[in-house]
Amino acid sequence: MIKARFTKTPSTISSKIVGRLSLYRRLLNEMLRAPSAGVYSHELAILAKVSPAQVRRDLMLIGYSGTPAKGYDIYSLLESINDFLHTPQGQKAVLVGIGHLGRAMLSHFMQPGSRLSVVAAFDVDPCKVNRVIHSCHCHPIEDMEPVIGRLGVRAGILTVPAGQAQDAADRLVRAGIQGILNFAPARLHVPPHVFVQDNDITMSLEVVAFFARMNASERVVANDLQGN
Amino acid sequence: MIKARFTKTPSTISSKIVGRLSLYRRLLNEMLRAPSAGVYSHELAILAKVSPAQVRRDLMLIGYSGTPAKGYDIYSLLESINDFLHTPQGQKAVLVGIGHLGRAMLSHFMQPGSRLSVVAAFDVDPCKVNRVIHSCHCHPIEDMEPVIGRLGVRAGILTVPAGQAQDAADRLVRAGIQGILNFAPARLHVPPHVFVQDNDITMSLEVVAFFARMNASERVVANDLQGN
DNA sequence: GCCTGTGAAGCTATTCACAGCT
DNA sequence: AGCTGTGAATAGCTTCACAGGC
Repeated sequence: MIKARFTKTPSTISSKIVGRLSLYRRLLNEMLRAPSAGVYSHELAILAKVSPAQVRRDLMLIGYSGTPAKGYDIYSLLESINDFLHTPQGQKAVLVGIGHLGRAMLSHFMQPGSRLSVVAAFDVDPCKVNRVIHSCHCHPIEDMEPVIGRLGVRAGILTVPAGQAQDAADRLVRAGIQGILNFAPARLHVPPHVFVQDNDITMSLEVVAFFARMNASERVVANDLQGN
Repeated sequence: MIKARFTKTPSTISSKIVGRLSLYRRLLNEMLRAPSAGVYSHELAILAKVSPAQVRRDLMLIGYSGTPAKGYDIYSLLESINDFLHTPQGQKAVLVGIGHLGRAMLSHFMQPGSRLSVVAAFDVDPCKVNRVIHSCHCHPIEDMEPVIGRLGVRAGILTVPAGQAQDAADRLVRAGIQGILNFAPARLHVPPHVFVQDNDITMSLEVVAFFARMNASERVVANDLQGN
C-alpha cells in the first residue's frame, strides 16, 4: 500500500522487463475508469498476455508489494511503476529524419496525453527545416548540438535512410544523447554508454511473413513482447 | 558450396533466429558489391553485432556449411537463407489503417527492390478508400475478405488506433491471414495458429528513455536485436 | 595458423509449486 | 479458499572451447 521504496534496485535490468512495466502502466491507466481499486496478478496477466507468475516477479523486482486479500492497489502500483521508470512528468525526445516515418512519429508523439513528446526535429534537407510539422519545430541538422544541449534531451529517434544512419547517430552522441530508437536498417556503432534499440520494420515484417507461411503444420514458439 | 538441404528443419524455431537470418541476408546482399566471394563468421558477426559463435550456430541451424578455408560462400549462403525463409520471389502483405503510420508503411514497402510489398490497403474512413496511395489501392474495410482471398495474402500490417485493433484483427483472421505485424498499442486475441508480432512504438521509446536516463552509472544489459 | 562445426557449459528468462497470510 | 512472494526447477539462448580440416 505504501509507496514502494526499492532498497536495492537490481544492478542489471533487462529491456524486456522495462517494456513489460511500461505495458502494465498503460493497462493500469486504462483500469482507472473501472470502479475497482484493486487488481490481481492473474487479471493483469490476461490483459498483458503474460503469466501471472511473470507479473508477480516483475512487480517484486521493483519492490512493490500487494496484499493477498485485495491484490494490488491500482493507484499505488501506478505510482510505484512511475517511480521506477522515473517519468513523473513525462519525457522529452528529439527526432532525426523527417521522412514519411519521421512525420508519422511526430504525429504519434504529439497526441494529447502522451507521456512522451518530441521537442525538436532535425533534417539535412533545407526544404524541411525551419518549419513546424505537427507542432514540432524542424531544425537543420547542423544545429543539433546546441539545440539538444539547450533542451537537455537524452533520447533520440532515428528515422533517416540507412546510409545516413551512422552519421546521424554520431551527431546525436556528440550532442550528449544517451539512448537511440533506431528505425534505420543499419547497425549503429556507438559508445558503450549509449543505449540503442533497433526497430527494423522490414525485418519485423519478414519475421511475420515467415511464421505466416508455416501455417498450423509447424508449431510457433515466439511471441516475446516485441523482441525487447 | 552446394545448396543447403536441411534434412531436419528443427521443429521449433524462434523469431529471434528468423530475425537474425533476415539481417544476415541484408548484409550479404550489401556484400555482393565487394569483390570477395567468401565471408568468415567473425566478419558477418561484426556487421550484425552478434558473436561469431552465434553466426555459426544460426547457419548450422539452417543446415548450411562453409569451409574452414574460405569461410562461407556469399552466393550460396544467400541462396540457402532465401531457401529457408522461402522468399524466392518476394512476399505480399496487406495493410489495415491508413493513418500517418500506415502511409509511412506504404511508402516504406513500396520502395523499389523491396522483397516485401503491400498489395492492398484497407480503412474504415470512406474518404480514404478507392484511392491509390503510394501506388497501393485502398479498399473499404468491408471488402477485406474477398480481396485478401483473391490475392492469396497471408500477412497483415495493423496500423489502426488501439480501439479498432481487435476488430481489425478479427477481420484479418476471418479473411485467412496467418501473421500480423501489430503497431496498435493493444494486445490482440487471435487463434493460436495466427502469429502476432507486436511493435508498440510508445513502449519502445519508453524503454529507450529509461535506459537513456541511467547514464554510465548503471550498467545496461539489453540490446537483443529489437526484441524478437 | 586460422577457420568451421558442435558438445558442453553458462547465463538469462520464465514457470512451478508451495509456504504464509487474510 | 484464494491470493501474494519467492526458492527451486525448467526452458531457452548464447558463448566457450576444442576437435577436425585445409
